[in-house]
Amino acid sequence: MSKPIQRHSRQRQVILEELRMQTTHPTATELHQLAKQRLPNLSLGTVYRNLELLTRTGLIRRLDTRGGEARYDGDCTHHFHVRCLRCGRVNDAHGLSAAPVKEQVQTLDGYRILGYRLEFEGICPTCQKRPTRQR
Amino acid sequence: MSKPIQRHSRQRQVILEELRMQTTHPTATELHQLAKQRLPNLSLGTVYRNLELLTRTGLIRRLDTRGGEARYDGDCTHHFHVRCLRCGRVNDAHGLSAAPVKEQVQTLDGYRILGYRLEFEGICPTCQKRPTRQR
DNA sequence: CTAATTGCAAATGATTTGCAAAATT
DNA sequence: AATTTTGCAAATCATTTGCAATTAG
Repeated sequence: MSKPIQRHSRQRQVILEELRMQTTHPTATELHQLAKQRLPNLSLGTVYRNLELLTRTGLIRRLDTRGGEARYDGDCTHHFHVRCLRCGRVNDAHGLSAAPVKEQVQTLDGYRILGYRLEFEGICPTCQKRPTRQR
Repeated sequence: MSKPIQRHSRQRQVILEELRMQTTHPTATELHQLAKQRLPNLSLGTVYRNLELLTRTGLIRRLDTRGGEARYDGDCTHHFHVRCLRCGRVNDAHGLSAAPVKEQVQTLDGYRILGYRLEFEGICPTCQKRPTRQR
């Protein structure tokens, strides 16, 4: 189960270029529309496959935590979360203060700021013990 | 178009109680399984409807930014984002740092911390001008 | 009584996947 | 030649919605 060698494809190149041209943080569909102007028979599936690949490679960033179901918390007191990147499990992160962060944000580009989300990412104790299989 | 009066329902009560009992940040399906033990013909649809309602009311928190499509960013330099809660648009938030917060996090419950997500939420300039329709 | 809420099932929306053909190395 | 990557379509997964029946106030 070795990782496949990555080849160079025109569609991947174009998708990356188009994304880099945008400042709007486009969705897969929007990107598909854009890239299609240069590669008329580019399929949406290919866009998805490449966005996933480019994200894994670290060439681009996916803003939204996708995949799987949404999680809910019944505890509304002020606290943050740590999410395991491998198994998806979420734990509470108590005793942290983001006061310094909050202070920096009064107005942002004319936005009226209502709140913020801060979430840590890492590998949970259980997954650290498991054999590291790269996916 | 006035907001509907909220009534009290047994299923909502049970869903809320079960969520509050958990420390695992369960998903809708997990919660459905749990609550079903007390209300055998509780439907998953009702769970979704109530999670949505409870989140709007502020009684619970939804951890994941759901709805719509994922957004991507071709700019991998260190920066954060502001998301408009009304139209979903995302802008960059430069010149901010969560370093002070990160410093507090060396180990968290045994997690190996690899990074964090910080995202601000608010109303964008365009939406501020639009008439405020509550949904 | 009136309107909110439910269960059920079907619909939707986003993303993923199987497969044979095309492209890369 | 060997494998990755593609386009297409069908499949999957999470969530939403329409509707008639039930329930709360």
